[in-house]
Amino acid sequence: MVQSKTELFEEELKTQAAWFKVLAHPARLKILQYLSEANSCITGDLSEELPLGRTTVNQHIKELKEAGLIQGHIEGVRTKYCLNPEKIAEVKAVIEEFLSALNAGDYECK
Amino acid sequence: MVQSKTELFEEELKTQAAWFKVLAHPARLKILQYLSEANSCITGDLSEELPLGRTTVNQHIKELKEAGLIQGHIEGVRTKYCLNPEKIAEVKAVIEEFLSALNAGDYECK
DNA sequence: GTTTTTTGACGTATATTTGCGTCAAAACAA
DNA sequence: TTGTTTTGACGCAAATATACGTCAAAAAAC
Repeated sequence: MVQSKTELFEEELKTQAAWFKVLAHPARLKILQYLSEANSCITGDLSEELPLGRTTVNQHIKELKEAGLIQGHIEGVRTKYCLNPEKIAEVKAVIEEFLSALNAGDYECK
Repeated sequence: MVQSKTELFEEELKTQAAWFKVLAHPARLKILQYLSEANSCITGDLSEELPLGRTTVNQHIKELKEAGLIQGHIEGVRTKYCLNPEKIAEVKAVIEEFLSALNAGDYECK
């Protein structure tokens, strides 16, 4: 009886919430930040950059990949990770849209 | 052995991730949206607006309250819910900051 | 060929979140 | 006083997320 009920909400809300969820863990933010700061594709063990084991970091990378935010290109034994500019733009747009609709300034709350 | 390791990350990342997490459920987005659209304080059963039971909705309201995004003023038997403009502004600022730092446009990814 | 390096897939244990039922307190009406 | 309405607190069960160990596949080094 504790079935997920998120599917009962409007599509837009679900999409927005899903994006927020992808970003709701410091490890994933860190990975995105790192790739962004590197300003290029990265080869090698991302897990050395964060306080987590390799497997766990891979798990987070996988989530980011599934969300489309990063891409991985196999390069021999290694994999090159890159941000996906289109999806980054998309996530920015979706979140901006939600935030700009949030208006809390025009009434007295007492 | 599966202790939370989020505390091992930098403060800023933790703060950002925590805000994303608050917004990572459609019910909470809906509540915020509803209060925002009403453009005033709301009395009465919010749960009629969403496809969840009263207790569950209260749970989400509680989380939003603990995050500071909404305030509740007791008004006799009822409670008036309002957005908290300062916190809304804060969350917007924190998220904007993260997003604007995310730069994926300047390199070739092949 | 064999070995090494790197990564993903899989399984597992614990932690946290989600959803709700039940109960109790508070304010009001009768 | 005795109900009635509204809400928060508490606790439970199921679902999901976190963190990681182990193993296997693929490419390169030997």
